[in-house]
Amino acid sequence: MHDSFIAYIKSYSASPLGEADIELIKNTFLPKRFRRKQYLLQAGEVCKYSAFIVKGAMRQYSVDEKGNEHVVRLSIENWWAGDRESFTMLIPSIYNIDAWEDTDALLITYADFLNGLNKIPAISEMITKLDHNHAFALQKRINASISFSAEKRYEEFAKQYPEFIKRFPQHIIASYLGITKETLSRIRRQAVKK
Amino acid sequence: MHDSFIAYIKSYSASPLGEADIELIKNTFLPKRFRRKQYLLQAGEVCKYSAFIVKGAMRQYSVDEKGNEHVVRLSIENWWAGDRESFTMLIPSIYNIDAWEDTDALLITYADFLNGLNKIPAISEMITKLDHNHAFALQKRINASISFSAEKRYEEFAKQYPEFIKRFPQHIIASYLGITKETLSRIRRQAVKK
DNA sequence: CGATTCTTTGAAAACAGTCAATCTGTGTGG
DNA sequence: CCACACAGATTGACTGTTTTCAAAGAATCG
Repeated sequence: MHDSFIAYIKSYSASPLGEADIELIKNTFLPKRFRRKQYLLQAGEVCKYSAFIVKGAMRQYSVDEKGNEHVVRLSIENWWAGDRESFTMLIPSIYNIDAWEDTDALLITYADFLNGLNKIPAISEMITKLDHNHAFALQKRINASISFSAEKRYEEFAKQYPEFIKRFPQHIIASYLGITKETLSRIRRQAVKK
Repeated sequence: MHDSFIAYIKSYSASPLGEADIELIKNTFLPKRFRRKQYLLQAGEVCKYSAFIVKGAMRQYSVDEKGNEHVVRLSIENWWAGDRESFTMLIPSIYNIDAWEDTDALLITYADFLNGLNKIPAISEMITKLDHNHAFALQKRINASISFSAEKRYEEFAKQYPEFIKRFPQHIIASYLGITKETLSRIRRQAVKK
């Protein structure tokens, strides 16, 4: 279960990972299996764990006054799940995170991250890169949301994340893009015509 | 010119700042004055500098095929300006950044940041906090863009950033919110009625 | 003052959301 | 193996919102 995570760390870091480091990593990250629909986080709770997904798929979403769900993030193998603000500031989250598929994950608390893991050079190097990539991706999504049409947002998303299109149903993708499932259905019909 | 920046660093850090550190900071950050409309970055260029704004206001925007500008970020005193992806990866940017008001800024290159400044504990501590705050803010903005109405997005923005409302004209705010200036004008008229 | 920028307004067109119905595929239990 | 339930996808008719385009009215600045 930890092996794919060790490989993942190495892919993000030039620093060596010693045996002791690997032991520490294995002892600190808690393996947990989630069944479909099981929560990693429920709105109102503090996000105690950040989860590295070894296998499966999760979604993070908020729920508005009308009860509509709005998907803010999707994660599959070799991605992370967790509400970063709640996780690092220890404040209640407004988001829910649940398993869309049965999921194997590795969990870590912020305290464990700060106290032990962040002192491993390969880990802090990885985190720096992940933070950069995360910021880049969020910036791009914001730019897309204010400057692209719904149709173009879908096209770009499908091109950049084809695996997500396969793994999540259309109404989830629509929500992620900020449109209704009906609108996405019609956009796709138009696209087929061309 | 550097004094307000030193105070800013201290406000983000518990680590002490020695005389030598302050000297290094003063020698590394390049003070530069921008006239209104002057570019910090033009699309197609690499974003060579990240700018700490001592006084003034800047905006970051992309331009679409039709020539419409889409504002992705606004910055005033004690905020930063720069395209992070271009700055750290040294790749050409798709954004323009220009001074909306005459602006005094302190500029730094990514190489100078990595080589010297990041080794000052107060600086790296500050950067970590800024990165967190930046990620939180981007996440909130994405959630707002997919789950709030245009009216609510404007209200939240006005409540959270009243200074921005004062300093930037409505068509800039509208673009930032992802709506047209006409729509924002009508939203405001509705709001006055209530 | 004159020029420029910013804001507002109106009318029409384009776009997206809502609601309700139907269709499809999948999987479960009898 | 069939019947049924369930989740997902599609469609149509309607409603509501936002954009577009054009014009005119304020405000600001040199």
